[in-house]
Amino acid sequence: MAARWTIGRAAAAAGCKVQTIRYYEQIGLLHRPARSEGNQRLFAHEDIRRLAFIRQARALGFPLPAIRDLLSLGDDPEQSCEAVDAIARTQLHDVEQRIEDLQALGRELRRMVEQCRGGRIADCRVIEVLSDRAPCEAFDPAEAGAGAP
Amino acid sequence: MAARWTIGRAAAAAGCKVQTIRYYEQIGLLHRPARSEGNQRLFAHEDIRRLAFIRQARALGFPLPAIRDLLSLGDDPEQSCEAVDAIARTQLHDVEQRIEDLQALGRELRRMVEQCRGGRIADCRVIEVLSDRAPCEAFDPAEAGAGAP
DNA sequence: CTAACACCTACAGTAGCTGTAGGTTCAAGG
DNA sequence: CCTTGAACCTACAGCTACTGTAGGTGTTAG
Repeated sequence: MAARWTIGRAAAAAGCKVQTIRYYEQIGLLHRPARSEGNQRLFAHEDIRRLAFIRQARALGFPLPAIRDLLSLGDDPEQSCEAVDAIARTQLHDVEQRIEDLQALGRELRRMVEQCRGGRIADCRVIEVLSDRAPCEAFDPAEAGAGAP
Repeated sequence: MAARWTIGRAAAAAGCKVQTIRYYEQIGLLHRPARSEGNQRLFAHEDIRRLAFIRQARALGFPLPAIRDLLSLGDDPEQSCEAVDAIARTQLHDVEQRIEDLQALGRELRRMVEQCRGGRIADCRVIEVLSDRAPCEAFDPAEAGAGAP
């Protein structure tokens, strides 16, 4: 007991890079661990658990500020978990929004790609779609920004 | 004809910030435009069309290096559009992959959120899931990285 | 002619790491 | 005991694609 982990072992266990751990420490997500006589970090179980929590949350896409909040909420086990729930729901909502955006994007791309008949670039639908709606034919620089609301 | 656009009007037409245009010029996506006597940029229709192309491609999620390639391919209209098609398919594939990843993530998050019964944090499923699989109970720092393959 | 606004350059900051340079510490083998 | 090589240390630059800021100049409407 009171086993101590070097940063390399901690990184291996958490599935991240050594630098990532130092980064988390630097931004205050991880507490400063004890040091050996030779100034090397020695992590306790508690630190490793905290690191694992962060990595798990990152794997679920939580941004670091949200993780910071989750950690400090987790430090107070008697509190209501309402705030925790709110953070998780926000994250879920965010992910769902991103999925929708990407799906719309994917539909556009698929439509574009499927129209390619493999000819010359001059006839390429992909280039055509991307060149579409060039605004310089739509309105004149002289009047732009002036008249229309 | 030979109308010239100031950077502000160009940005308004392309739906981006003035700085974004200067950035595209800086990294060589846009050619250096003509300048007024007072050293202000004056964009020609061709520049505006190029900018619109870039913005359209960005809206479809193409990364800037891919857009760079598309632009140089577009400059050679007699070439086969195979390379263009490949870039677009890569982008589509990328988007589909990201959707899948996010969907897996969303399922995890939904499962987690739905299990919340709204009690104390000590019993919170969200915190529990995130705290799961703490690796310090799974293996000992003393033997980690040494023995197992 | 002047006030307001658009423009100029140059640089710092965003998220979340990752890589590098240049140096120290540690564990194992001879 | 000494050496070798891996792992560690700090400090800082770089990645994407912009965005914001400071401090100064040009343009234009009234």
